[in-house]
Amino acid sequence: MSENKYDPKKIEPKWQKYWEEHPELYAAKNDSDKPKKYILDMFPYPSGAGLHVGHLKGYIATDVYSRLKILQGFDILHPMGWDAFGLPAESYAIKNKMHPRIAVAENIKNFKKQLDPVGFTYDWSREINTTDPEFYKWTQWAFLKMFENGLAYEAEEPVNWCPKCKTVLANEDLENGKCERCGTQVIQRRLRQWVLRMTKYADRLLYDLDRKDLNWEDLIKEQQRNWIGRSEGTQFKMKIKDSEEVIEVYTTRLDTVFGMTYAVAAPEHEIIKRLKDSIENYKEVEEYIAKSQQKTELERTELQKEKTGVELEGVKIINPFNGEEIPLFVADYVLGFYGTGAVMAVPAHDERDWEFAKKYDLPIRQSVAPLFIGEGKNKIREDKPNTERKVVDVIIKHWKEDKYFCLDWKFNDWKSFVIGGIEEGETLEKEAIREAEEESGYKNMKVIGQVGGEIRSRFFAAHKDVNRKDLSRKCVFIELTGDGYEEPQEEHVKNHNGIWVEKEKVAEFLTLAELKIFWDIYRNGEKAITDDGIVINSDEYSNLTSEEAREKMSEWLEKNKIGYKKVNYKMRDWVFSRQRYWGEPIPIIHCEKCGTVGVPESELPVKLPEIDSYEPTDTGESPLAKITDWVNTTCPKCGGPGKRETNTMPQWAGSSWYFLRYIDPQNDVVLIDKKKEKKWMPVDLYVGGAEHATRHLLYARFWHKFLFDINAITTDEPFRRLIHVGLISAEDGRKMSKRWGNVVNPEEVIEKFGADAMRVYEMFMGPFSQNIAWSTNGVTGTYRFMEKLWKLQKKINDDSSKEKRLENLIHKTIKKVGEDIENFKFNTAISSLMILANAFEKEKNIGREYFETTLVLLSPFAPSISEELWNKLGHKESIFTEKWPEYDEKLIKDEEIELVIQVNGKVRDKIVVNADISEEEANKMATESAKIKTFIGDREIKKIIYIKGRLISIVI
RNA sequence: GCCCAGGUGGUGUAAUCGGCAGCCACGCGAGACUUAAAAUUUCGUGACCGAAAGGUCGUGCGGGUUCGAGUCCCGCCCUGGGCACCA
Repeated sequence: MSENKYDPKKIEPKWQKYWEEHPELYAAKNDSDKPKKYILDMFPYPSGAGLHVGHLKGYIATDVYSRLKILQGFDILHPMGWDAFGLPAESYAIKNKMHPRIAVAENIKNFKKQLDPVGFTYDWSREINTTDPEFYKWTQWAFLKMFENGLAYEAEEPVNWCPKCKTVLANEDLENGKCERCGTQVIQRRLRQWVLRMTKYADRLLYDLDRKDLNWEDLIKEQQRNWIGRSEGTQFKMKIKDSEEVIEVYTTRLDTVFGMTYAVAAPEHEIIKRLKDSIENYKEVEEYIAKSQQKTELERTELQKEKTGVELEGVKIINPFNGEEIPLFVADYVLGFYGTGAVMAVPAHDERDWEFAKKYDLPIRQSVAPLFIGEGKNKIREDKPNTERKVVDVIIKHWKEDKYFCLDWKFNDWKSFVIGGIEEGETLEKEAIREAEEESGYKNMKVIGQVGGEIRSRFFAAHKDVNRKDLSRKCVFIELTGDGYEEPQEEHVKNHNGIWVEKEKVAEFLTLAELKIFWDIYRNGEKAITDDGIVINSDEYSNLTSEEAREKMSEWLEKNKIGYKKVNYKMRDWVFSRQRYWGEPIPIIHCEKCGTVGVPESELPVKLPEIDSYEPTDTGESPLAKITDWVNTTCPKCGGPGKRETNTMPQWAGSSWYFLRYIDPQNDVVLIDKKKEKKWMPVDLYVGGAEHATRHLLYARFWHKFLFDINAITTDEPFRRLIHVGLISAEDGRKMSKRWGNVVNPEEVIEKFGADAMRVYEMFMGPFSQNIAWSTNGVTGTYRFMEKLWKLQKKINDDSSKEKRLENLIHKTIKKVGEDIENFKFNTAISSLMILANAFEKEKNIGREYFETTLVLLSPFAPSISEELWNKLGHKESIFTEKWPEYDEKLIKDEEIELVIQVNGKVRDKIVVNADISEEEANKMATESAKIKTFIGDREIKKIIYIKGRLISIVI
């Protein structure tokens, strides 16, 4: 065997050419009975900037996985394509004064040039491009089907308009109210739009996330759940005094309805106009509305400063539960598009209402008391009687120092303020003073005021041998005005000791959570209580839990036909039209006689017309509108004149279903042949960036479920397993960007270190899903690893006998690499291969068989060097025709193990023993160790803990 | 503010079930080779004390459970990501 230097530049192009000429190694086979794996990358948008090393990380991972699956005997589908419609392509084309189609073609060519030298297994015979009419024909077809099924509709509503991109944007396209692409503040414009009724699928999109066969990271699932934002609540009507009008509100906290002290309507709420005649300050109200509509999204949300609003004077709302008359406000902290656009305001239990009520000095009324349930010794006991009781907790401040009088209880672990029972007919203040004097012995007390509202406690009171269910407690703050003192009577102090505690130590001292709350209110002021608890001050609903009260109250509303339970979502329907040229034309014809008519299927695709100027307009009209030849057509229904829809689809249309087309890319009869779909779907592994968690992945699931519903496909969830790729930042820690001049291009890395070293480095740099900075030194390390492997070939010796140690290590490595790739723990897989190589390096001779196994284990990560060395060992066939090795469980087990001996939890000695040593034997050896003996001395051994195969812990 | 993820040497990181913290690399230091440098190679490399043997401390901070905690529980601090007036 020749011993030339490792030269990736020589071997890598050679093997890439070989793979290109032997597509049978990796190309997807439709007719085979082998098990399949559909391994998918999020396809790129071919930008003019090209790829940097960060873009490749996900592609390398799927390639490693695909190569493993090939070796394990699977048929794989691992395709690649281009998501080429949309704003960036169009902007790039405008800037470079070329047609977007040409720009896209050039960029794709460049991308392929960058991808080729990395050595991927892509099946290019299935390449797709979303801007290809043969592809977007089926995007349009799906839209038509949605239109026919009432899922695509026209709406004229205020929508997000980006003044710079000159188009409408979906909610999903915003970042803090700004256009995610150009950072421009969007404005609200009322425009006719096509919208997809995605909310109809909200529940399915939510609940199918919990399906057991959906192996997605929790991170992504959680983001989708939050985005969908399902909430269960109640919608009910309230009468308006001296009027026929009613106002309808939505709430998830009906249990707090007795705490409602006013109501609020959003500025755009129609009731305001309807009540015009009864509103005494209508002019003021109108001005407020006008002002709030001028506010940009920035002022409304980002600054989120003070709440503002105006009372509708002369209007009174009637709370149906207690007949109370309350004022109505218009305020822009209530959103017009969510729920009913109006809310009941309960300042005591809602932070926003609290803030508003404080500002406008509106009453705040508590109707739910937080509930604290005792644990441990304080836990309710079934065998003891339940008693109710009212108490006052008294915060007593020292007359001179900044100290507070507290109690340390003898019966249990309580540390508290003075706590006293309230007798019927007594006032809170009087009781507070009486109890405080009796239990502390101090005189000269002055009540400053009540602290907070009511709290409930449920616990077992050991000193009285009864359950408190529930105890109602309030808190009073008292200051001593002098040092007058008289020894308290025994009966009042027998259960506890009184202590003066410094102000800063009080929070730490208290053991009862409810008293910590009072203390927090005393120090930091009162806030809204937003947790569930026990309903109070609410007539017949008092003393129910929040949950029970919500149930009973909505029953009552339903019985009286003024309300019902309702589910709402944060997610809104998908605004689906863009006023730009470079997108799929929406296949609709507008006819004066027949209205909105779908283009017949036989006329699909509706091709984008060739035009000279595709620059966007300010008017909200698509540039297509100017192409009268194209716009004017005949109505397919009546044959009369019709006009084509000139809006185009958003960038996310094609990517919502592209993965289906790879399976059947040439089919011109149906979107996908179901037989082929059954063979390949669902996608077994989908890898891409987390930035698509709520947009692409939600759209794709929605689109897929729709295609399933119309029986176009047989699966209703597209992606079985989803893994997100962590970003690679530049060496300086910043994002890789032309602007910072810190972009690392794959060409440069390959030129210097070769593709194998780059691939191995990207997989080795850290946990796959974690964001990590690029390190050129790191690539040096993996390059040295390649060199090390290359040099090892000198040591291959056909005659060398099987080394026991190596055999054990090889089998451990087989197990580890296979399992780690399966779990996307590439970094530790490579680490174990390095350990193996280091072990080989110490050997004089390496058995040929061992080395061959190692090459197969390495080949998914570093395919070129593996093929080359494999070939040099005399193999005529590609290494990827090999079988992935199997490990032998018996050979993994060590014969001898090292047992750790601990004394009182500290490692004191280690012994090497036979792996199947018995507990008695091990313990004996441990206690007889000379070292251990010196640590034990003449102390008594209390306990010996033996953990098989690991350690012996001696307690003395 | 809410939700999620994370915090381990100089750096990237590793550590089934609670069981020897720091695997594998990078970097750094010293030596070998060399006229010299690079490359290569050998050894060392968490901190502190010690000549060494060895010992003490150590996984963001403070408590707790346990024979034993990076890992579990409670309370905080910090970083990254997502959502953000959704009633």
